[in-house]
Amino acid sequence: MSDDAVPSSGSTPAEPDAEAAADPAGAKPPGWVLHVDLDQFIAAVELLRRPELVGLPVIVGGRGDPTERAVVSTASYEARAFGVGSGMPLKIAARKIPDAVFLPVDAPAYTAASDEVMATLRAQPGAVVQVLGWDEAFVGLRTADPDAAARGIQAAVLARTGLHCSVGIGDTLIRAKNATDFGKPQGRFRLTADNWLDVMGARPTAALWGVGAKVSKRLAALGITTVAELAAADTAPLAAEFGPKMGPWYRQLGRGDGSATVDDTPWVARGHSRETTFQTDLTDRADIVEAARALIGQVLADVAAEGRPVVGVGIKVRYAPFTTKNLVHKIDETGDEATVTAELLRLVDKIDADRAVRLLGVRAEMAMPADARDGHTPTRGGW
DNA sequence: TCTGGGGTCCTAGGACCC
DNA sequence: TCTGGGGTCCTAGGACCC
Repeated sequence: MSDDAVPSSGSTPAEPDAEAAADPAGAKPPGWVLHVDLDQFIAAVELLRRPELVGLPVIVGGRGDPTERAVVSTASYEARAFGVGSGMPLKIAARKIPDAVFLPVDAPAYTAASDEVMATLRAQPGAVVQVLGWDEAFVGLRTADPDAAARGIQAAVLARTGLHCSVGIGDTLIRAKNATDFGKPQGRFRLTADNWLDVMGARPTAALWGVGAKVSKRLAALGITTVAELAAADTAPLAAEFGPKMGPWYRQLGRGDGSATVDDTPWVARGHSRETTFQTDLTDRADIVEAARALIGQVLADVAAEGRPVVGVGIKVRYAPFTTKNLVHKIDETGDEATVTAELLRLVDKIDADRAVRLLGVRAEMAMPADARDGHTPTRGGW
């Protein structure tokens, strides 16, 4: 495998910037990747419609009740100053800031705000936009002055939506993504091959997008603790530890190398799922079956809206206190609600009868459209 | 101290086929 | 009686992201 290979799942847009490579130097402005990331997005949307809360510690999560089992979606900067952040249980957040303002998650409001932001980005001249989530996107541009382009984007987003964003500028997708953190809030930062190791080299591997606690620990066992060490590592031991794709991919992450092509192919969901955490753990079989039936009903409604057949069903169960299992299986005769439900109930039968269930998730996988199957569907790891 | 909900992708290992 | 390689498909589980 070559040095700049990336995981290629068949749908991975991993091409280098071939157009730029073929272009004689100076004939066109160089291509840049901008990573646009909204600042405290969910909290910011809430503050726009509740200006009286500006300046207060605001915590959005769950149903807004800090006595329930739920976690923080986003905390305002005032709340972050007290050590409250995304993923923290609301109960812990309430202990840290007893008089914080707790608000429920309002997904439709964030989707509407996000749509406005993405429309603003697409309206930028020459911009190719790849949406990564509610609050972030890559923007591909050809320009001699990427910083000016980034300022223009920040001003346009603020003018149209009232929301502030930070922009990472890079010569690859990976470098642009990593640059954003250094620009927060409301700023810009540029990472290229020239300054990548100066800026990132001494940081821990977990600072990289795609390297979490587990992988960074396994890397440390190989003697690799910093980004610079990962960039200089041999691929053989990495492949032996993480497999033929992920091993070399981690080294490439350490180098910041890879694709510079922003891909605006529309997103095609692989499936839909619903899950629920029970406020009180479930032990009764009938309760579990009933919960599964309710969840699959919601999932099938989501799937029906897309008009694509179900080709797989899955179930996720979290036992108290905290072990999670995933069960999946394929469905041959793609089909009706009765078939899917019957297959689901077969999986429910595999749930341990003698363990309390804290979370139940149900998933339906959908057939991919022919034009997205082997070709060009953006993937999360596609860079 | 208590751990959401919605996603994607990768790997290992077994079953099965030629 | 012992057991090749190559391949695909499926399940179970792990890891990570926003």
